[in-house]
Amino acid sequence: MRHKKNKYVDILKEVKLRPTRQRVVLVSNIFNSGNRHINAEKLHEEVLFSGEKVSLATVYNTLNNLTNAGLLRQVKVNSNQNYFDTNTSAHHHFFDEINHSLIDMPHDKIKLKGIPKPTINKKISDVEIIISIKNK
Amino acid sequence: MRHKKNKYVDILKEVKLRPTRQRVVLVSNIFNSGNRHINAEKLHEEVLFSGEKVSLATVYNTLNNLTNAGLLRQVKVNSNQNYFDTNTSAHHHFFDEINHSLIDMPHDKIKLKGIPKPTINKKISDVEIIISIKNK
DNA sequence: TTAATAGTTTAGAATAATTCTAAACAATAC
DNA sequence: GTATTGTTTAGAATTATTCTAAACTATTAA
Repeated sequence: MRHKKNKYVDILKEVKLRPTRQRVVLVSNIFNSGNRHINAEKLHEEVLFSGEKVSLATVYNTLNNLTNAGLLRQVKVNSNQNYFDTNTSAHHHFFDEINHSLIDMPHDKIKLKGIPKPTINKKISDVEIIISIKNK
Repeated sequence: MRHKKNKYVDILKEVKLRPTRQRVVLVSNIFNSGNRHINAEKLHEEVLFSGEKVSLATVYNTLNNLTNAGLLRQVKVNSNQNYFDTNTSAHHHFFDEINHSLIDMPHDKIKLKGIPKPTINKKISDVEIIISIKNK
């Protein structure tokens, strides 16, 4: 039988995660529509809606797996839910406080100068600029 | 009987919160030792330790009251607990990912340029720069 | 001062996001 | 194919936080 090439299987293999049915379903859902900011609950709904059966625990596991593998990035905002961003390159966010949505901010336009050095035994692991917006 | 002047009672009155025993205890705890970053659980422990009886729900209520009144500011970092900052003036933070502590960053040294304008019907409500640090 | 009222506190229940557990299951290596 | 090892799952557990409604307390008006 002919093998169908699956881009998402390859993505998982690359980061040494077994391409199980559930992961392939989730990864294809996450990555097949450009850059997204998504949370576990929403992703779970989407996948169920598309007819696939995956438990919420697996959604959480997979989002964490993908984050650890560097395929996703967590964005912490003033919301009780965690957001995951498919765009892992350096950039910042607008956070819309009204409808709880994240919007990418072009990174190259923003100049951040004068960040003090952390103490000798520490190093910077992440720089986040989050600009919250609300209705006028 | 002579009235003892109480700075913390005045603070509460100023923002139109009734100076109840619990609030006075909490406010004095929060504000009597320079700038602090604190969370509900920790504050509750401190107060109990000092011999005062206040419920955790009241700690939460009071922290929220004070935040709404503009005496505290919430700082959202990549931690599951919420932090409240007694320094409400414009400034940013180092977030130590190892011991989950916040360190103020002097605001005047940092230059942030090129923030894009939000869409026409939105306005910026907050700008947060959070620099996460971890051990080398 | 006191009585009425309006706001506050509290314990405990409720909620919500997330993680844990351990048994069933599935992918991979041999 | 079979053994091994990793993964999924339902449901329980955990954690932070908010809610509820009854008891209580500060303030107001008399």
